[in-house]
Amino acid sequence: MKRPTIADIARRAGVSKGAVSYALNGQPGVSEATRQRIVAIAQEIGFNPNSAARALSGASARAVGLTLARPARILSIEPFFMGLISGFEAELAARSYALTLQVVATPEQEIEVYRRWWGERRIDGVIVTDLRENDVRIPVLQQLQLPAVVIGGPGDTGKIAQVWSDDAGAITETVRYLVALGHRRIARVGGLPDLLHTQTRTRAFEEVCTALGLNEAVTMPSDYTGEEGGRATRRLLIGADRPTAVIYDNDVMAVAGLAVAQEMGLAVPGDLSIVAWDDSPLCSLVHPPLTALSRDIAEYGAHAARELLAAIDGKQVSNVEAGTAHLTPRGSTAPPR
Amino acid sequence: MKRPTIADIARRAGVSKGAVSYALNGQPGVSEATRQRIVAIAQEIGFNPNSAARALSGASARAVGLTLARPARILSIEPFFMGLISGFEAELAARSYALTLQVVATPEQEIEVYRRWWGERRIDGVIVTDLRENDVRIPVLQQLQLPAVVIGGPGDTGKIAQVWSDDAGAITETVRYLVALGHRRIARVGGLPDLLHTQTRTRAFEEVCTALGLNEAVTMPSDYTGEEGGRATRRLLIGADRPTAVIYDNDVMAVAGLAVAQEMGLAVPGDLSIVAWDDSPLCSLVHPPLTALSRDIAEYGAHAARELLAAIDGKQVSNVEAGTAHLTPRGSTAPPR
DNA sequence: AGAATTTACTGAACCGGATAAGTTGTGGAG
DNA sequence: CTCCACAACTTATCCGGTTCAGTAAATTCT
Repeated sequence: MKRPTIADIARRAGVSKGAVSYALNGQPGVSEATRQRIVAIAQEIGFNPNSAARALSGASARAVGLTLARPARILSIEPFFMGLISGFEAELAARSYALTLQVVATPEQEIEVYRRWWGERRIDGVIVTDLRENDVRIPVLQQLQLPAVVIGGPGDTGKIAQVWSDDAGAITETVRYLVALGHRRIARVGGLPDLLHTQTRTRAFEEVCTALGLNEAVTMPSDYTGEEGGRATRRLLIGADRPTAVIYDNDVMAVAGLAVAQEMGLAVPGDLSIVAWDDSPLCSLVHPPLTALSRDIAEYGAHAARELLAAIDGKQVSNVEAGTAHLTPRGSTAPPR
Repeated sequence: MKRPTIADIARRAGVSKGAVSYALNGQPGVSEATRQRIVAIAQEIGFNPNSAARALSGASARAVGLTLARPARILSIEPFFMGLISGFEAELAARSYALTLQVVATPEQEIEVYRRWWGERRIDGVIVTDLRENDVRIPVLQQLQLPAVVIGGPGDTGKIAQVWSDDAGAITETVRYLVALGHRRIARVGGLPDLLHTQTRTRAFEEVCTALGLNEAVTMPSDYTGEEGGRATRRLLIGADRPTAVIYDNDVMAVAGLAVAQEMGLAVPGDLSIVAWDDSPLCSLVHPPLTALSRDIAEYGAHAARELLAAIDGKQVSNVEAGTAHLTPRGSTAPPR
């Protein structure tokens, strides 16, 4: 099926290509009557501007990129990314930007994808997740002058905009809550240790534990998978001084931890309190429902998308804090026996 | 940063633009020596062909589209789509096709997205999920002559290729297994009732129950969410003749069902056996781990991607059956007390 | 009324590749 | 030694938009 072009519209309206372009883009240079006639014809024949032609003549590609840097087996169950994607979409669709996705295995591969996308002019900007210390992606983005927004900080990203949430505050609130319930031995199962926000959380966890006079602040490193989360939980629970409360860096590990506790005959929350970071429907699904650090991930993503679009428009964007998690108590936390 | 074009390469190599194009695309018309020289220069300056220019001059957009037609709150937790995306990606990336994503609310909106994508020449083909009876999207795809592969059949899609799995066989196997364990009252919590594969499952469920002489084959319609799955379970379990086994159309509802059973003081699998359709890590995470109908969703997605790429290349593709689920028994099924 | 400005257009160049058609230079056949 | 075929290019055109430089007519200004 031949797709209509502005030349077709021009012919039917009896004007030149240029006039059609001005009319459809709301540019001055055509009379209101002509504009309406042209718009009507475009509507009638179902015209959509060829994005390639548009991108080629200097305009933007009207697309942004997102890489997913987790193994497939984690991606499929980790609710975070899908939440993020939903949030992006809401913003992007409203301004008719497309979202281009690519699953990558390593940061190096991710850099290659950025280079290619940018070289191909396929995208106008990218959303970068999982900021690390001395992240290798940052200098590349700066060198390419590729508009970007980084999620997962705060960290050192130079001029590149960031959207981050106050993880330190959230974990402090959580520990205080558990201590108020009477817990003295609180452990944590952390996310990937080289991610910057994991480090932020670990540091804040240690600080608040020290401040409250708890003698230890054990963080078991993990990788966000259920299996690892379960293993870490088992290691924590077989010790002599087993903790009475565990904070998990994501919901998947928390659910796995709950299963391990039940399997070991420990009552939740009687023998063990559990707190999950990131509240997904998963947390309310299990029994008992999990106390969680909720934040609106979709809104977080929408916020990042807005910042990115602003950066693409050349506006100077700054670091913004958005969507800090707050504690949602449910059935998995109680005073220790 | 100025991005290099073939004109830059041509200048440095002392040849014409045309020669560069032939050299980089493996076309005849340049000597092997020149070709290597040109390729080396392209490598050195980090050349990537402008996808817009390429798409504009008749070639394909080298991108395919996927719409996600579920509310954000389901998408975030439903492992199916992410698994599918991972599978697509593996195939698409290998042939350097990009994946463009859009979240939509209704089939009508989905059609609009298809029209726009195709009109804009943004994509070369689409992957269509959630086939319905008399699906309104099919005639539009045919009219647009937009290459497509449909997942979620089998159903009537005319010339459009399909990739489907033998759901009827899987559910038959499951019911036979439960009956062999001694169950006589088996219920099911189904997915969205207007999806074709839900109907296939429902029909097959009824048939096998009749064939095995079970007096009823109750299917509670649901919508794949944990809340609805939990509610449906509760309705099933408060009846006088409550079932001793329940089959769920996805893992999220199965986990919710497990929580409801535990909350009502029923032992799983002692008082109630549970089978989940689609085995995600979620099923192994909970306690007891859920018996599930496993299939390799990523491979299913990869298969669909291969078929779509074949369709885009103009090859005649037929309906293929792929990735039929098989029963993976775990701790949630046992003979009834 | 005539000049200056504005309005409403047209025509053409341009973006960066792909590709058909034309132009050399070389070697082999006759 | 000439003619022809073919390899190895170059040149020019096209894809479908955007945008700039013109241009004729209408309007405003003095």
